Amino acid sequence: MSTVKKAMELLGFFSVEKPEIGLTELRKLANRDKATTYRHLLALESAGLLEKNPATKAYRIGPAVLRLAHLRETTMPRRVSVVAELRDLAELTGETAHVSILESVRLHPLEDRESTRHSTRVVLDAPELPLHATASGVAVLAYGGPELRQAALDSMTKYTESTPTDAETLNACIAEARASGFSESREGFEVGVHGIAVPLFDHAGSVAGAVAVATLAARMAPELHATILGALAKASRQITTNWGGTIPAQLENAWTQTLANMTITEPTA
Amino acid sequence: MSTVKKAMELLGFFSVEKPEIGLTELRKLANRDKATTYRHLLALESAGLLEKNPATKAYRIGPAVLRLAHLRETTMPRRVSVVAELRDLAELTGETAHVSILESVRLHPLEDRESTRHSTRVVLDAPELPLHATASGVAVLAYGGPELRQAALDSMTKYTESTPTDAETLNACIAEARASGFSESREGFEVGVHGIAVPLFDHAGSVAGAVAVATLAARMAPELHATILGALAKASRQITTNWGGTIPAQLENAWTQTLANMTITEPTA
DNA sequence: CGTGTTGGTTCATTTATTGAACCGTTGTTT
DNA sequence: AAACAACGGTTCAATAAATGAACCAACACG
Repeated sequence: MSTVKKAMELLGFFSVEKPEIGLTELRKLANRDKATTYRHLLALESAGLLEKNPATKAYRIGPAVLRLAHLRETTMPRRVSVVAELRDLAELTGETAHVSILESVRLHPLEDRESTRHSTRVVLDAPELPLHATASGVAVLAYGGPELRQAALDSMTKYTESTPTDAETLNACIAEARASGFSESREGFEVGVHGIAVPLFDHAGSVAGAVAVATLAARMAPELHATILGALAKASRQITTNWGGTIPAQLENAWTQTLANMTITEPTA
Repeated sequence: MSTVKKAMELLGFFSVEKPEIGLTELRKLANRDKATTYRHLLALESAGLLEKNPATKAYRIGPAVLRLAHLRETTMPRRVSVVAELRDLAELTGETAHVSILESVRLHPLEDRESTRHSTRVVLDAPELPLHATASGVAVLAYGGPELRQAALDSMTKYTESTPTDAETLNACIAEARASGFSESREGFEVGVHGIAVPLFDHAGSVAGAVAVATLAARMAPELHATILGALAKASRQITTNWGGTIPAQLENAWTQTLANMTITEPTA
């Protein structure tokens, strides 16, 4: 492995829980020689990526990252860092894919991509996605705070016969989304449209939006369903890292479980 | 120079004006071999500090910096990244030093440090620093936008006999601050208090506040004045980098000029 | 006052880095 | 369409830089 890579691996050991790390501890974490680690630290410090707390002699993230992050934000806003993944998603599934973004307690469409594979496909035009009635909404509810859930309960418009309109059914949807890692809206927002969604996370570790695939309910079959789930998990991982976030371990586990179950039960079914 | 340093120097070439740089251009900028540069880029990319635009094959700042910046922000808020410099400043000058922070068009005290050298010293207790009447205020005005200047003009309370209360005198103060790099308030806010200030900048390159030294007007002498100016420039550089910003070249030039003039004229005076 | 732990340093050995020359692709010129 | 230039990327022998065992100094604790 290149020296540079080794040095930069050190950055990965810093976290909110462990914002300051001393030489010896870092050396152990990285499983490297002390002198080596020390020189890497000096290099990182000289670049401003790390800085040394003069009091404790421990190292912490340096000021240079603020400049770089600002640069990234102004140069690569969320919208543009999503189009490539959305294209792949639409390609892979052959259906309409879209990303929505959470602003306080409202979920707004950010970008979408209609697949060209079918002549009849879902077209999106809502300026806001209701939290209780859409797959994307339930996805963010499953990983959002109580204020989000309250907001959902406060405006449970009945769009179709299948829209959840009481707290109980909504909670069941959320629970299912938590357990499986995927949320589904079976014609809950628009008749004939079946949506599947997964949440997205930002650098602060909180839900920042959702990525979803919308298909015609009539077209939904086990095989397509499986394809979509796999592609969604992949897209969410990608977009989340683009946004500087990480997928919670719990969600990652849920995904691998449901995906594993599927590949087993499907052929026999 | 260590390989790691060389690799991380590459990050410095990215800016808002040049957010994407190709291999050949970067190689020229860094004045290094192409293969070397390429390997460094691969390493940086693998760490997520850079990413490659698949379309143009050029490199840009990667998503990893978002996580690191978030970590830095939550772990090292502005207030704590200022106390060490403030201590040095108070020590060096023997006077009261303070940092104020600009929030939209209001300047609020962030942290201060009273030197213990004198029994009589300036004590700060204002919840807000008027832009037109304080050295810190003029410092941010000199480098802020027009909306800041408008806000200053809108509330020109007369605190003392020396408070600038018309646009003309205020503009003269601002012009002088721009020219010299330092702003001074000779008893403009409180009688008997002489303040000297310099601006601070954030990661976005805009004025984020000011650092100032307040002394008793009676105590101000050429020698103390010189000490303060030198110490202030140093403190501003330090705090600004702590905040992920950089001192504008124009200001840096103004500083070196006034400081040079001083050391020449002073002994003869 | 010894003992353990920390950050930091040294220097012979080893190993990764380097760069001139190379390849393949793309887009432009004639 | 042939020739050309500019680009990203790759190779490999020569070399310069990374490595790590052992070391030092400072601090903390009983």
